Amino acid sequence: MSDEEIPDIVIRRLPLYARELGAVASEGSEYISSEGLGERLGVSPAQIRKDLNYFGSFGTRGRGYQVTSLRERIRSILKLNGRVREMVLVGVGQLGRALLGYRGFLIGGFEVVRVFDADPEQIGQAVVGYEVEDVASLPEFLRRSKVAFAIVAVPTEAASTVIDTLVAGGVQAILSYAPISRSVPDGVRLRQIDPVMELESMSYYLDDQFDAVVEDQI
Amino acid sequence: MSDEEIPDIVIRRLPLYARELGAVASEGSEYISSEGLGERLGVSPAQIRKDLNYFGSFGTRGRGYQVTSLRERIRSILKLNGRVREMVLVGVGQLGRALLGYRGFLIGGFEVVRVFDADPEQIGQAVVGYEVEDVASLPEFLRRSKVAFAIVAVPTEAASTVIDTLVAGGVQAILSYAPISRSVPDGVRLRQIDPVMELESMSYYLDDQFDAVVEDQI
DNA sequence: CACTGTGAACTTATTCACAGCT
DNA sequence: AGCTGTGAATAAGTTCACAGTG
Repeated sequence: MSDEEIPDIVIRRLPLYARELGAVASEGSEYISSEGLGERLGVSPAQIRKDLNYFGSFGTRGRGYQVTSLRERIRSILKLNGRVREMVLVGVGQLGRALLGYRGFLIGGFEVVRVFDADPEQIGQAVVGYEVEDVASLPEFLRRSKVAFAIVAVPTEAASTVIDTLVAGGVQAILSYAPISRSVPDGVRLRQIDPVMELESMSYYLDDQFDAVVEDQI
Repeated sequence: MSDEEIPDIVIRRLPLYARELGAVASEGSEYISSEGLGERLGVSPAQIRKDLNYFGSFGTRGRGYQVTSLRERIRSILKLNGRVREMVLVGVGQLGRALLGYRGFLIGGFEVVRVFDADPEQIGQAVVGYEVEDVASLPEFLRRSKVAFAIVAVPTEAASTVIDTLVAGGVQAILSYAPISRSVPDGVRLRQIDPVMELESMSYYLDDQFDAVVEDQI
C-alpha cells in the first residue's frame, strides 16, 4: 500500500503523534488505542488510524498500538530515526541565543552545528559554546558541508538575502522567524514561525464587550 | 451575506493578508489585485477573493483592492484596529526575554503589560524594563485586570499548571511555546509554537542523500 | 470482545468560470 | 478592459460504519 502521494496535512500531524507518544511512553503505558491518543490530542480516532494507514498497519486489533514502537515507526517515516539532524543557525540576537539554549532541538534529534551572523561585534565571539562566524562565509561552508536544515533568526530586513544564500547553498529545509512572505524553489521547504500572526487570528474569536465593528451591506 | 459561520482556516489566513498588505503599502502601491497579492503569498487569487467575501465586498472591479484600506478592514475584522491588545507573559527565561525584546508584537498591536515567573531568583528583578512578579500572584492580577491574551514561555513541566491558571483567570487566548498537548474549555483559544515539530515534518521531504547517519562521537 | 484497517459517505475547502461593475 | 464577486464544479479531507482479526 506504499507509494501513494501522501497529503502534507498528514505529514504535519505525524510529529504531533510522535511527540504525544513520547509523553505516553514516559507515563509507562505499553499500548494505546487510537481513541486514547485522539483524546489526548483533540484528534478523532478515525483520523489517527487513517493517517497511520498511509504508511502501513502498525496496530494490533483488540489492543491498539504499541507506544514506543509506533513512535519509532513515525520517526522513521520522518527520516528522524537513529541520527541527529544537523542545522545551521543564522542570527545570534536574543532569539538566536534563546534557540541555541533550547534543549528541545536535541531531544527531537536536531543540533545546531554552526552559527552565523552579520554583526561585526558578534563575529568571532563565543555564544552558548559556539563561535559566531561571518555570514559572508556561509556560502563557502554550505559548499563544503551539505547541511540540510537551517534556522533563520535575523532581523526582518536581512531575512530574504539570508534565505537566498541558504537556498543557493543547497539547504532543503528552512525554519524562518522573520515575518515576511517568500517563495522558494521546488525541493526546498520554508516554514515560518510568526507569533504575531497566531495572536492576530486568535483575536478574531475574542468575545469582546468593548468593540463590535460592523461590517455589513452587500 | 453576514453571520454565516466563517471557517477557521479563513480566519487564519487573514493575518497573512494583513501582513503582506503592510509590505505592499510600504512599497507605495495604492491598489493591488487579488492576483498580485496571491502571487506574493503563494495563494490563489480566487481564494483571496473568496476569503474576503465572507466579510463583505472590499474591492473595486477593474482596479483591485485599495491596499491600506483593505489592511485596515482586515485588522478590524480581527478586532485589532485602533487599539493595543494587552498580554501577560509567563516565564522570563531566555525565550521569555527574547519575546520581551521583540518589536514585532507592538507593530502588530500587542503589548506585554505584566511579566510573571516562578523562580525566586527572578522575582523582583527588572527584565527588559519589566519587574518580574511571582506567578503565585497571577490569579489575583487576572481577577483585577481583565487581560485577554497570554504568552506561556515556561519550562515544559510548568506549562500545564500555568495554562490552568490562565484559563481560570479568564484569559481567552493563549500562545504557548511548551511542547505539550493540552485541551482548553470552549471559549478559550490555545495555539502552540513548536519549532521542533516544524523541523520534523520538513524532514520527511528531504532527499535521501542527506540521510547519512551521524557517527557516534560521544 | 475490543480494537484496527478501510471503503464509502459525507463534509469542507479550493478552483473554475463568467456575469457584472467601474 | 480589467478586475471583483460568486454560484457551480471539483478536489481534498474527515468521519462513518463495519468487516476482519488477534
